[in-house]
Formats: sequence, structure tokens, C-alpha cells
Amino acid sequence: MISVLIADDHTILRQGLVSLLSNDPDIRVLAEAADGLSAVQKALELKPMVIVIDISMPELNGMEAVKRLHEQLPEAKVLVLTMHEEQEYVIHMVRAGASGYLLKDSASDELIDAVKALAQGKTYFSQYAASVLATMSLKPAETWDDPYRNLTSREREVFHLIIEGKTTKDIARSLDISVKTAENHRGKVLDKLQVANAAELVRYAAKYNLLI
Amino acid sequence: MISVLIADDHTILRQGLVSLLSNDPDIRVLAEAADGLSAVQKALELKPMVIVIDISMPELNGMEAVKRLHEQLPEAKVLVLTMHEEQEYVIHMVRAGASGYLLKDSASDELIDAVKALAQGKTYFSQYAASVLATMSLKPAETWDDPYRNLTSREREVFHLIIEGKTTKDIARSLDISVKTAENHRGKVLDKLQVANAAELVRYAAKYNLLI
DNA sequence: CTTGCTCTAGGGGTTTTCCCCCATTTTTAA
DNA sequence: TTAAAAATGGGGGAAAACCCCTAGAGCAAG
Repeated sequence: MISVLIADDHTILRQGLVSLLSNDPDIRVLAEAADGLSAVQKALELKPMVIVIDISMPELNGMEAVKRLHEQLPEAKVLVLTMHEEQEYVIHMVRAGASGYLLKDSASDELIDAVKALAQGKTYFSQYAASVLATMSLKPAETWDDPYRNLTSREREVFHLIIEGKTTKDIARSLDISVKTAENHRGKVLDKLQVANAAELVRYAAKYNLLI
Repeated sequence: MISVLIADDHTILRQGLVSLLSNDPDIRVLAEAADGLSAVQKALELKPMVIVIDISMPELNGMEAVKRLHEQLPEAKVLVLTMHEEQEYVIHMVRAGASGYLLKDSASDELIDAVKALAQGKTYFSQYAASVLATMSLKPAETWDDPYRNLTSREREVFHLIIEGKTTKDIARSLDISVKTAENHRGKVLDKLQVANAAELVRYAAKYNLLI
């Protein structure tokens, strides 16, 4: 019998998961949690074999929760269940100690398979997450993470001015540099973040919540 | 017996909903759909009494799907189930013809209540959505906070392509119109929304959560 | 039947963006 | 201290964006 704790702030989704998992005779849902903090508390108290957890949660986000769980309850296996497809999320969660990563658009069978795999001490990554990890492991650690981190401080300044809709001339005036220099920085930013134009850059910023 | 169609691109959530609703003896889930287009098709084919639909979906987003459903199958009631709390969404969906609006962090009981209410021809709005609508109805329609109410349908198409980072040439090709026409539409969009360039337009879209 | 709006398309222009290339100085790190 | 990276500035050019303008066709409301 596999004991499971489910942590997700969306009540309907959470109860749907309980309903899904409870249908399997080998799985027993011990408890639910609607935020990261209570997830950690309930896990320490009930010691479930598997913890199914979402990334975005109030109180304590999934990332921090997974870190604490991994430190304080290493025998419990953490399955991240999320709709975030971003590479950075996968990497961060695995580093935090997750044993599995599943997207919410997976089939429910896959969820049950994942829970069972983790209970047996295996890992379980969705096709997507696995490919991200495979790609990442080929690159040196320094280049991991958010490409935004690769920007120099000056480039970051320019980045923020671009996503405010400023033109190169505005940027040059604002930073008290020549238009040509601003233009060069602009080009570097687009290049490093692999976007084709300012519009895509703003999308990028929105995706990583960098829009102030 | 209440027949229900469920449309959500996240498979696990969708199957969770099926599991939840199927537990109720009065409800029968006719079918599921993973995108807006197939949701409309399956609805026209199976004629469910209630359609539970998410806003963000591939192919045809929830907003457009609800519009089409309301036009082509007015007897079916649409329940929007989403995690988007933004005022604009509530208003847009209600205008598009939704009879109910529920956040995903509601309790599952509330979902069942909502489905039953809609099946009886009533409406069902979460506490939050109801308060948004109440506030809105106090203001004259002209001052409603409708981001792109002044855009024509063609301009809206162009709007969405711009915020995807498409160039004017791309847009012209995509809509099968001349570059000059696309350029004119682009200019109109920037003018009507009072932004200076594409970057600001994407910011605008992000502000109103129109980046799907 | 006229008026107004939308969609279409173009002329012609300026400005900005994006893309190479290059060099110098300053700062940082090995 | 020496090499690498960052910041500065520029030349030049193609493409795109932005901003005027006109104008016909189609369509719906008054």
C-alpha cells in the first residue's frame, strides 16, 4: 500500500487527484494540503511514501517546499506535478530533490505509474522533463538556468528599458551612452535570450515575471 | 440526468474532473475535449446540457470557443472553470455567453452545485466572479475595463499576431492580405490602444493577461 | 439611398530595429 | 600580471516599424 500526500492550492484539481489516485487499490491518500507550509508539516507528521506537489502554491512555493522535504524527510519521494513547461523549473526542482516531474497534461495513467515508480525508489520523468534533463546534462553547469542570468549588468539595464517600450535612442539618453552602444547592448540581449525582436523579449519577460 | 462535456487541455485535471463529476449519480460525462476546436465539434455532435470549459486552450481559446458555442448551440450552458482571477476574463466570458464562472481553487462540491444550477437554467458564479460582475454593472458599459473593445475583429487578429512577435510580413502571410494592409491594421491597433510600439503592446497584453 | 465603418491596398516618407563588421578602454578574474 | 570579459563607440546596410496620405469595395444602419 502506497501512502500519498497531495499538495496543490487548486481545490478542484486536488480533489480530482484524490479521486483519481483513490481509484487504484494500491494507493491510499493520507492527506491533502493547499499550501507549501502545511504540505511540509503534514508530510513530517504523516510520513507519506510519495508526495505529489505543485510548483506554484501560496505560503511556501513548491520549490522551497521540496527543498525542505528533501532535507527533513529524505525517505519520502517527491513527484512534481505542474503545468509549467519551462526548462528552468525542471532543473530547479530536480536540484531541490524531486524524484519525478510530470506535466498536468499527461494522462492519469501516467500519474499512477509515476506514483508507483517513486514508491519503489525509482524516478519518473515525463518525456518532456527527461529530454530537458538530458539536454542540460550535456551543458556545463554554469550555462544552466535562466538565460537572463547570462546577461551582464549593463545588458540587464538595457533589457529592462527595452521591455518598458523604450527605443534605442531613449535608452542611450537614459544611460548616458551613445546610441551605437545602446544598439550593441540591445543586439546582445536579443541574441543571448534568443528572441527575434522586442515584442518577443517582452513575452520572455512576462513568462519569467520580469515585467514590473 | 445531466449530460456534461468537459474541455481542458490538461489531461490530468480533465480526467480528475471526469472522476469527480462521475461520482454524482445525477451527472453523466458524455465526452472530453483537449482543445477548443474539438470542444465545439463534440458539443455540436453530442449536445450536452452543460459544458465545463477552461479559458486557455490550444487550437481555439476558451473565449472564442464559448462565443461559437453560444451562437451555434445556445441551449447548452457553459461553465467556465479557470484559475484566471482577472476581472477582464470574467467580463469577456460572460459577454461571450457563459452562464457560470468558477475558479479552480473552489471546492469540488461547488463544481457539482454549479453544474446542477446550470442544468436547471440558472446561473452560477463564484463569490469572486459575482463581485466582479456586480462592480462592473455599476459602471456604464462605455467605461468598462475592456482592453480591446474598440478593436475590430480583424484588428484583434492582428493584435494577437503582433503580441506573438510576428512581423508585419508574417502577419500578411498568415492572414493572406497584402503587407500594406497588415501594416495599416498594425498602425490602427497601436493607435487605438495608445501604445508606441510592439513592445508596449505586449506589455499591454500582459497587463490584461491576454498573453495566452 | 446615403452615411459611416471596415477591409482592402497602395504611395511615399522617416525612424527604428536588427544584423554584420571593427576598435579602444576599463574592469574582472585567473 | 596577464588574459578574458565587459563596456564603450562607430561604419554601413537591409529590413522592419511607424506615420502620414488617398481610395475603392462591401456591408449595415438609419
